[in-house]
Amino acid sequence: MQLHIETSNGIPIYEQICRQVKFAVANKALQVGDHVPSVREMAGRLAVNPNTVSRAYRDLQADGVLIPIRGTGLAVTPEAPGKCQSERLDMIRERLRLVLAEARHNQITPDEIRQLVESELQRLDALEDENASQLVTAEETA
Amino acid sequence: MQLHIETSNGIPIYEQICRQVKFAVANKALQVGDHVPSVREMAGRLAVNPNTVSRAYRDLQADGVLIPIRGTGLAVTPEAPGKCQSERLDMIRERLRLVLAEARHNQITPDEIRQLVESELQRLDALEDENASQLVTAEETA
DNA sequence: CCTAGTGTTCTACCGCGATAGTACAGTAGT
DNA sequence: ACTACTGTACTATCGCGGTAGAACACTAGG
Repeated sequence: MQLHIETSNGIPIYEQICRQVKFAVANKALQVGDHVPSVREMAGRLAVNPNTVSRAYRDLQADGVLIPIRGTGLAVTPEAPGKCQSERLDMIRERLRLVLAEARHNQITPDEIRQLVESELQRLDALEDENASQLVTAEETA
Repeated sequence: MQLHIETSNGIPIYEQICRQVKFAVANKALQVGDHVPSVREMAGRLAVNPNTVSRAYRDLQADGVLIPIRGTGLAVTPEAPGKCQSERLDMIRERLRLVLAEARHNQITPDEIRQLVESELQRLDALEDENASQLVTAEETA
C-alpha cells in the first residue's frame, strides 16, 4: 500500500491517512488480516509525526476498520471490506457536494460545472500518462 | 448582496467572505462604485466577529477589488469586474481539482465521478425548488 | 532472559483561524 | 461643534492540527 499526503489542501493529515487506508481496503490493496504499516514506519515514510499517524489509526479502530494485536501491530478486521466499500463513494460525494454547492450558490451553471469536470478529468489522465512514461523511462535506463 | 457562511467546511470564514464578494462582483450584484456592507453590519449579519470581516476586506483591498473611502466605507474598484469575472471559474476549478485528484488516486472511475456530479446537481436543484416553494408559501400566508 | 519491535499515553510547544474588547483617525449630517 | 457612523490597529484568549520527545505495557524471536 502506498499513500500520498497533500500538505495543507485543508484536510488534516490524520484524516487523509484515515481515508486512504479505507480506500486501500475497499480496493483490496489491504486484505482482511493484513497488517497496516507500523506507526513509526508510516510516520517515517510520510515524513510526518508518529503521533499524527497514531491519531489516524485510533480513528480507524473507532470505525471498526483496524483491530490491535498487542505487541504486534494493527490488522484489518473482517467487517472492514464491507464498511469501506459502502463508504467508498460517499467519502468523495461529501467533498464534491461542498464544491458544487458553492458553485450553484454563485450562479455557475450546470453546464459550466460539467465542462470543468471534463477538463479536469482529462488533465488528470494526462498527468498519469506522464508519470507512467517517466516510470518506463526510469526502468529502461536502469 | 446576500452571503451565506458555512461554519467549518474547512474553508476559513474570512476566505469565504472574500470569495463571495468576488462572485457578487462577477455577477453584477455589486457594481463599480457600490459600497460593500460596513464591517460591523456584515459582522452582525453573519453572526461573525468584526475582525474576521475586516480581515476579508483587507484581503479584498490587496487584490484590488475594494478601495477605502475614508470615514465612509469600501467601494468596488473599476478594475474589479474584469478581475472577478476572469477569476470566477478558476476559484471553483481549484477546489474541484482537489476532490477529483483524490477520487482518481483511489481508483474511482471517471464514469463514477460523472454519475456523482449529476446526482448532486440534481439534488441541488431539488433543494432550490424546495426553498422557492417555501418562499411562495410564506408570501401566500403573509 | 533480553532485545527489538509493536501500540498507547502524556506533557509541552507552535501556528493559525477566530473571538472579544478597546482605542484611534477620519467623514457625513445635523 | 457634536454625534454617529466609517475603517484600522492592537492585545489577549481560545481551540485545533501538528510537532517533539519521553515513558509505559506488551509480544516475538534469538
